[in-house]
Amino acid sequence: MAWEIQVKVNEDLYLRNPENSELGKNIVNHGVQMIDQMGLEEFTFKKLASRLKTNESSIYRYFESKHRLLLYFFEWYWRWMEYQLMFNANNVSDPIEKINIVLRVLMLKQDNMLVPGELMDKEALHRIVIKEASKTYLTKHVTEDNQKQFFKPYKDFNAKIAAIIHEYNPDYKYSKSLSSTVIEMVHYQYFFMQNLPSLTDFGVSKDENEIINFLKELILSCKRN
Amino acid sequence: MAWEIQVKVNEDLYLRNPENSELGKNIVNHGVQMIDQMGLEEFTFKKLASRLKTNESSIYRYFESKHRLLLYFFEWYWRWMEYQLMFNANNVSDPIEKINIVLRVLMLKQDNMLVPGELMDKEALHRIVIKEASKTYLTKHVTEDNQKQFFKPYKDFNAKIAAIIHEYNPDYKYSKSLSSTVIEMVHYQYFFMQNLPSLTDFGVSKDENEIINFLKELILSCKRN
DNA sequence: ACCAAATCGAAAGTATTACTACTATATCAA
DNA sequence: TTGATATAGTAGTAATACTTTCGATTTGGT
Repeated sequence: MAWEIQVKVNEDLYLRNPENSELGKNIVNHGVQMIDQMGLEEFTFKKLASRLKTNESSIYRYFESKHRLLLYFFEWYWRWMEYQLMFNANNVSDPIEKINIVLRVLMLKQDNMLVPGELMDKEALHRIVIKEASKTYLTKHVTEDNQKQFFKPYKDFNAKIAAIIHEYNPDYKYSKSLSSTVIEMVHYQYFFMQNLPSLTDFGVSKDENEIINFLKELILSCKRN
Repeated sequence: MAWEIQVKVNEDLYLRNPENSELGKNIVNHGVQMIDQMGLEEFTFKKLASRLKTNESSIYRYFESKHRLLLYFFEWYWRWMEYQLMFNANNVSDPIEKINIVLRVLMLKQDNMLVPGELMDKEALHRIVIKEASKTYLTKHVTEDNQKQFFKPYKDFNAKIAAIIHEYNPDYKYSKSLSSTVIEMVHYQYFFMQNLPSLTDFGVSKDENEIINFLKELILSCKRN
């Protein structure tokens, strides 16, 4: 490829930019894989270091804490989502069609999403966001992290969806809340489907696209009720 | 009072029933207060012990881990919620009125909710559930905990709401998913409102009842769209 | 009133986590 | 050759999440 998408992440999240060195790239790559495989609580820098055949302290030179590494992934994910949305919704003017695109993007159902040989494993990242993302903000120090703008990509993406909802129905009063509801529910319904199935109407064997339909109806019905 | 509501919690959650002793009651009481004040991650059995002027090991005789204590609160909360719903919806037959009641109960807006002198501080518990509940199931061992029935009260409550939605519109295909969406969103919108306000249409100063209205519309609009 | 069992408190110990600090080496470009 | 940058290694700290042991006290039944 002659071009590449560069996802820009808040510089305050890292001590040294992981994009600029082999070790850094490995930390990010294998970090995603390991958190996906073993879950956030089991994952430690020590284990990551031993997998990379290096030392704990080397990793701390890139990220000052596990939490910051998670925030890095979280930022990266939403910036990348924003790009996907922008790219796929380009030249589309019909709000309903835009809503379709939003949902497909959120469910990782876009064709061009998996570029072979690319740095970040998007499917693993998606699973991490589903399972671990809320832990980035359900903390004592949300306000602090928010002031440092760590949630900006997430909020920006939210604002984009809210704008599309507003476009679809300018009279609707709760476009921001509906937007955050839909975004969170893409993840929650997916998680419930796999782990607490009695909380959903979707089965793993059934088509996941049913989730899209459920959420689509939720959005579309904000008009005339 | 000549009567009292007894909330029954899964016996596998504790080693010794905390209801049966002073120390046990104190663990539960002060546990709620402390988690509410300092957040789950800061909270430790050591700190709780020192507050109760006792020893860490004494607490471990009641709950084998912090996680189990959290699950205890979580179970207790949803069993109590179920009771509140049953009590308040008694003799009500109109599904729309039932939906109103569900939302008021979920938002802790029932009059009879705060009984002075009662063991459990419901407002603190409510805040804990908003902020920490998802941590009970967003773990490596969800499946295991689920098999041990630790999420049963939560799932039962969900099923009740789903049944009411079904009653309101028997043709709707996603009553379970809509139910879990609404329950989670009561908490999320509340949390966002207080901590990441750009993700909602509600301000702290404004009436929280707007959340009820948003969710009510969400449910009611599942008919005819 | 007495004995056994239940309960509690205190102390100490373990493995692991989430770091920090300090030092040493390898690479490469001016 | 110098020096900046990247990486590596060792050691150490404070705290967490427990477990174990042991002795003292309380309690409940006969």
